[in-house]
Amino acid sequence: MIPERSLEVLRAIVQDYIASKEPVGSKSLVERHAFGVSAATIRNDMALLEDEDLIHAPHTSAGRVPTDKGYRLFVDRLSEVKPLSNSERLAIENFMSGSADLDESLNRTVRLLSQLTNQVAMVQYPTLGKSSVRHIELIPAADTRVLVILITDNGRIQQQVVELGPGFDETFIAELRAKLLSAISGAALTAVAEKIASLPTSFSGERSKWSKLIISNLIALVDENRQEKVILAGTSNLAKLEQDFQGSISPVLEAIEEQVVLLKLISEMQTENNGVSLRIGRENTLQELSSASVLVSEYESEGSAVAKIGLIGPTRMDYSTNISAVRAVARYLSKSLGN
Amino acid sequence: MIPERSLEVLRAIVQDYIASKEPVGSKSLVERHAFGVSAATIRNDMALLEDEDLIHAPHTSAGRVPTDKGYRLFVDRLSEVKPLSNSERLAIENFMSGSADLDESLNRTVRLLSQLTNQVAMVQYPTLGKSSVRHIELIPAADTRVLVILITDNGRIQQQVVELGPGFDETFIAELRAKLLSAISGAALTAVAEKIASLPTSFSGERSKWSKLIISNLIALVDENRQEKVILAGTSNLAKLEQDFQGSISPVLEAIEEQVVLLKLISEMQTENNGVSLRIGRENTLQELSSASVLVSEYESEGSAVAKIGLIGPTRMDYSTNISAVRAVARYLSKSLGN
DNA sequence: TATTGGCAGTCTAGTCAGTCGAGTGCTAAT
DNA sequence: ATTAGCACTCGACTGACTAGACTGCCAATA
Repeated sequence: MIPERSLEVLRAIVQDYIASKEPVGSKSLVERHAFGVSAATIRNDMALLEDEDLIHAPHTSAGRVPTDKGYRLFVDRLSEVKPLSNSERLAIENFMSGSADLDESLNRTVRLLSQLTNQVAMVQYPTLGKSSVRHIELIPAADTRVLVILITDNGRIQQQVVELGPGFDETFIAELRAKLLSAISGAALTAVAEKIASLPTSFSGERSKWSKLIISNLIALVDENRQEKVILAGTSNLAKLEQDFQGSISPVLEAIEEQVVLLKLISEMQTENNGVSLRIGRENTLQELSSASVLVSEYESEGSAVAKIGLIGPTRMDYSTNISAVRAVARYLSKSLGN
Repeated sequence: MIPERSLEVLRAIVQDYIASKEPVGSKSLVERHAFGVSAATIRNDMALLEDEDLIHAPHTSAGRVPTDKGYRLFVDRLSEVKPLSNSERLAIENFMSGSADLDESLNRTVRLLSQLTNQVAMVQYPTLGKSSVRHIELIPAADTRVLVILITDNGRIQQQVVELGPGFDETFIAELRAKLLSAISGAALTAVAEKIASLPTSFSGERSKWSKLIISNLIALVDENRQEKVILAGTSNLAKLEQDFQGSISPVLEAIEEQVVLLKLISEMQTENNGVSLRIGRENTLQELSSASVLVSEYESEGSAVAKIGLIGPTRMDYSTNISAVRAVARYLSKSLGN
C-alpha cells in the first residue's frame, strides 16, 4: 500500500507538471506545496513512487514526470472534478442558445468544447440503431429515376437516387409508397429490412423488379445509419500542443483523419459510473495515440443514450478541468436536443 | 529583360530546390545540369536574378532559394505542365469509378487529390446559385410540426422542421404543397423567393399564418444554398511538411479550419486561361497563408461551371505536378458528375 | 523508525573557441 | 562574354568546459 503522503506527492507532481510542462524536482515541490517535511523526505517518497511505476525520470538528474499509470491513479483517486467557472457556464449557455437543427447543434457544440478545453473536440452523430422511421418518400426525379428519401425520428434525412429504367408510372410509385409507409412507418430501423424484404412479391413483372431495386436501396440507406459519423473541431490546437506529443503530431492527425478509426475508438470506450470514459496514453489500443489521451462522455437525444462526445489531447492535459468540461457540455447538449 | 540563360538558371534552381529542400549553390548547379558554362558564370547570372528579387540567399555564404516572385515566374513562363503518369491516371480512374451520390463523389475526389499530391486537398460544394428546384415536399412530422424538404437538380437535399402549433390538417398541407410545386418546380433557386412570397395571401386565417411560416422557412433553405461548404482531406500531410512552412503550421491549420475563411479565399481566386488559379506565398491576402501556396481549378456539375477544387501546400511545392494533378482531377470530377 | 542535512555524483543545457567546407563576390586574364 | 582564382563570409560541427538542477545515499537526529 502506498502511504498517504506519497499520494499527496504524486498529486502535487501531476499538478505542477501540467502547469509548468517541466519535469518537477523535489526542491521546487516543497517550495510550492506546504508539505510539513523537507526535500530529502520527498525524495524518498519519490523513489517509492518510481518503484511503483507511477512517475518516471527522463534522465538521471532530472525531475520526475508522471507515467500513464500515474495519471490514471491521479484521475481515479486523487483529483476532484473542478466545477466550471461562471464565465465558462455563461459561454456554454450562450453558445447553445438559439434554435438549431441537429447538424447545427452538433457543430456548435463541438466548437464550444474545443474552445473550452483547447483540445481537439469530437462529437459522434446520434447512433441510429435505436431510432425509428418517421417517414419515407418516393419522388420520380426524371423519366428513369426515382428519389428515395428516408427520414428518421431524430430528424436525419437521407436520400438515394435509384435508376429504374424507362417505363414506370406514377401510380406504381404511389402504390409502393403507400405499402412501404404502412409497413414500416414508426418501425425501428433495425426491423426495417425484415419487414419489407417480401414486399416485391406482391407485385408482378417489371413492377416486381422495380420494387426490388427501390427496396434494396432503401435497406442500404437504413444500413448507412449504422455507418456513423463524427465531426471534429479545434484540430489547429494540435499544432500549438505539438511539443506535448513527444515529437510529432503526425500520427495523431492521421488517426483522427480516418472516420472509421475514430468511430472504432469511440465505440470501444464504455462510459463508466462517473459519466466519462478515459484512455490515457498507451491505454489506447491505437498505437498512433500512445502519447495522447482520449476522453469521452455520452449524451442523449430524445431520451435514450445514443452517442458520444469527447476530446483528444496530450497525456499531459488538465484532466480535472477537461473532465468537467466534457461532462457539462454533454449535459447541455442532451438538454438542448431533448426538446 | 532577363537573358535566356539566367531564366534557365532560375528554372534549375527551382527544380533542384523542390527536390532537395536545400538552398542550391552555383557549383552543385553546374554539376547537375548541363549548362555549357562554368560555375563562375552561373554566379553572375545568380547575382542578376537576385537583383530582380527572383531568388534570395538565406545568409551570406549559403545557396539560393526562390522567392515568391521567382516561383511565380517559374510557373508562368518556365514550367511545362507535366502529363500524369499512367499509374496516376489509373489511380484516378479507379478512384472515380463506381456509382456514387454527390457527397460520396466529392469525398472520394478530395481524398484522391490529397493522396496524389501529398498536400491538403479541398473541394467546394457546387454553387447552387445556378441550380433549380427539382422537388419540394411537405411532411407532417408530429401533431404540431411539418418537415419541409427541398431537393435541387444537382441532387442536394435539405430539410427543416417548422413548428406550426396544433390544429393544422393534412388537406391544408396537401393544398399548399401542390401550390408550391406548381409555382416553383423547375424554377431557378434565385427566383424562388420572389415567386412564392405572395402565396400566403391566397389562404385565410390560421392557414395564412401557417403558410407564411412554411414559406419563410423554405426561403431560408434556399438561401442556405448560397452559404457554401468545403470539404478537406490530407490535413495530416501538413505535419509531415512542417519544416516547409517556415516554422509553424499552426496558422495554416487555423486558416483552413474556418469554413468561412476558406470559402472567401476560394471565391476570390479567379480561374485564368490555363484552367487553374494559383496564389504563391504572400500573394495570398490571408496573412496566415503567407508561407503557403493555394492552387484551385474549377469543375463543372451538369454543364455549367459551378465550383472549385484545389489544394494548399508550402510555397516550396512541385508546381508542375500539382497543377496537372488538380487539372486532371477537376476534369475527371466534371465528367463523373456530368452523367 | 521516520526524518533530516549534507555531500558526492550525474546529467543537461549552454557557452566558447576552433575548424571545416560550401558558397559568394570581385578582379584580372582570356 | 566568359573564366579561373583568390579572399572572404558564414553556418554547421566539434570538443572542452561550466553552471545548475537533481538524485541517491549515509550518517546523525528526534
